[in-house]
Amino acid sequence: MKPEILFRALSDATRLRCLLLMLSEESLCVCEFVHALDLSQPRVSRHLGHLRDLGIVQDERRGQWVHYRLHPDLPGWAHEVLQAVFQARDVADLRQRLAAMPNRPSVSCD
Amino acid sequence: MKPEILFRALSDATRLRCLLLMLSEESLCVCEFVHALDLSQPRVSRHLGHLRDLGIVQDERRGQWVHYRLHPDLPGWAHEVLQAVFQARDVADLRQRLAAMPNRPSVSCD
DNA sequence: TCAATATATACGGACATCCATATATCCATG
DNA sequence: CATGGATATATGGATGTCCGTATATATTGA
Repeated sequence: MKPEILFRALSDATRLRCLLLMLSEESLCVCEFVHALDLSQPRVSRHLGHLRDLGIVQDERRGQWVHYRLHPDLPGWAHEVLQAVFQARDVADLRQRLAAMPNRPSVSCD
Repeated sequence: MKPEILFRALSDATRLRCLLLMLSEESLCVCEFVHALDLSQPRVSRHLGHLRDLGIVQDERRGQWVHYRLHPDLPGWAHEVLQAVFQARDVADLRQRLAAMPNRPSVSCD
């Protein structure tokens, strides 16, 4: 994973918010991202797929749902980068909208 | 400084190498970047100007030369991001080419 | 003031990125 | 196997990014 590649991935607000949410919530399915970020489903799916293709996140199908999480093999420096921005950027609003989502698939699955 | 903005700046190899060099060498003039990175002068100048416009670096004219350094007001999380990537990316080659530059302006100025 | 050096900017083309919309695929369940 | 919900992909247009080349500006010193 070259640094430029990670940074380009983080340079888009949609992808950055997805990653911060994964940092905060471990694993989420697409419809939860859609709800928390308040964006269209194709837009979220495209960005998550992009992050998967780059090896930054990992996807896992659970029946109807596809869950995304940070890739377990992410190098240490990449984790440090994410942790650093996690301090700078408030994610309370994302977590709040996520918590307010009715019938969250992750809740029953976990 | 929004995180997306910093990350977009870091997503270009030319700018990233400039910043890593500044992290390593404190302050350098444009011709030293040109020599160390082995790139054209307009290309280096354009990218340094870009970093200046974003508030990531600071420039200072010293006679004929313009020196660039990391901006002293750079927020802590941005420093942490730079430090994290500093570990991941080898800068020995950059420092080596810089040291091999004949008649370095910075050396006599400092 | 003129020449030389250092740096910045302008221009145009090639290419990448992002989006909304529409549609396709996958899976559970009746 | 038909339906509906969840997810993925395709398409086309608007915009952004990056580059090389050429040229402009600034500074120094003769």
